Amino acid sequence: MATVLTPQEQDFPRWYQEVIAKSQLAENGPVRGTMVIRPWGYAIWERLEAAIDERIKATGARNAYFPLLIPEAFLRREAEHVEGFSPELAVVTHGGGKTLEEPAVVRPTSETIVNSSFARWISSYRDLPLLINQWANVVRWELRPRLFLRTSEFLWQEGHTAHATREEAHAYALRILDEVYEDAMRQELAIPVYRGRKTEREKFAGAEISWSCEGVMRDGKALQMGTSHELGQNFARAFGIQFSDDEGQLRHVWQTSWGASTRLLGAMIMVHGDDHGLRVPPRLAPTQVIVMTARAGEGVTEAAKTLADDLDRRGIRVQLDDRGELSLGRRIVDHELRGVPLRVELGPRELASGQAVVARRVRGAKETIALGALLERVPQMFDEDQQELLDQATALRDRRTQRAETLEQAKDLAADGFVRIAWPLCGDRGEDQLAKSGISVRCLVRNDGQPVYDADDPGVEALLARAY
RNA sequence: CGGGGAGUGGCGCAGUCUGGUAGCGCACCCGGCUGGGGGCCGGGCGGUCGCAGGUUCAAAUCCUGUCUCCCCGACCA
Repeated sequence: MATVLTPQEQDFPRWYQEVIAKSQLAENGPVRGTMVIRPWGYAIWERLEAAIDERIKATGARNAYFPLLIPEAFLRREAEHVEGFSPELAVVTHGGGKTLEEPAVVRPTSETIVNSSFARWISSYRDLPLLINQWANVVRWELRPRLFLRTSEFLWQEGHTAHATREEAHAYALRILDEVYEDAMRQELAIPVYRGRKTEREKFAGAEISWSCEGVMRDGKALQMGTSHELGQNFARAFGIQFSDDEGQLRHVWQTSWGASTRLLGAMIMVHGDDHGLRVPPRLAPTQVIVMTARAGEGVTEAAKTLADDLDRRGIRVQLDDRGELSLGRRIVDHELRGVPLRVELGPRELASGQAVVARRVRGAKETIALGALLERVPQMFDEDQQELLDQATALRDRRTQRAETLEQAKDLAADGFVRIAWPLCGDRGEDQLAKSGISVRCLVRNDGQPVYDADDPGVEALLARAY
């Protein structure tokens, strides 16, 4: 078969756009930088969203919803925060046919509006910890948008919490990073990530410490896939969030905030996509099995229906494709492009032999399986292929991660992917220098796997890469 | 804002240098054949060539102005 899509590295952005368009995941919106997520893309997101939501709730957090519009003055209360976001704010100046007395900004993130509520909700140590999450869209006027990866409006979950102590806030921020983000990315998206600490230069505007999960894309570039911030008492002071502790002392709360977005779908495309389009991990696939008829008649359609029903009864997400008006080749390509994990082909030959051809999208291979064994075999194949995707992505990450002994060497190696280098060999000055070549410090890690508390500690390494 | 490039049917493009009936592929519609990996044949719908002005018998093409979009960088989940 002719190759339709070639993820050659120089063509990677183009390939990426094409996969999204051809698999009907999403398209550009009418306002520059906005995005329409089409049903197939959204169905994948819904499953990922549910997986993340479940993990968030397991930490004790509850969902709530806050306003889209924020008084401009709220943003100004935290100096570093407003400085970080000002350039990318969308501002509403008119309402009800009149000029507004005070402009409202469309939320770029909700720390300020959430904390204005927190200030009223919290008065005692008995109100803590307060763990809130919201699923919402936010707007940041991006200069260089790209579908899923960086759009001016995006859909995400943002968590906001308040704690009695710095230690508790710290532990919670890391818990989110590990038990929610890293776990969902590994188990559901089948993408292994580096977890680490952001440098001062890269951290969230308004945070004391930012932690992140960094993914390695097929072309070696980095994608920040989730972040968790320790806000210290910055917002607590700005919004007057105080509580009486168990000794009657009035104290400011310690806070965290954390988020992950539909950008994760971009990661799925850029990590798992291949020559033939998308490969969706079985756990996330809206349709896990497509049952296809080859040549109608002779009881083929009936047999295909029966098989689809049997799979459905086993809780497998299955669809029947018995469209007679399209050629078989066309139909196959459709499902391949969309990344449906398994394709069962059923025709007169199969019926006669009591076997079915099963094509596995992840492996790009076909197998012949006895019809009687199919119901048992399909769930096993899901597990195998989910694991296979993770294995491939892990191999990709490791292959794309090199070690450098000097900053010069690091600069060269970063053309191909991630580079580990001892932090003292880089440092703030090295970071500034690398930035001129389009290379950034994605995060700081320790060679013993522990979180980085002090960048100057021995054994701290920087992970460098070009980033999306 | 700096550096490149492009505006021509729904989408992707050729035609511009050298002015002379606006074309091709895909998609769509009709008819027929055909399903085991983007199938074939025939017919058809659809475009004031980004906009404004100029030169000319004649402008997609030449000249002037203008607008928009895209790519590389800066900003960034």
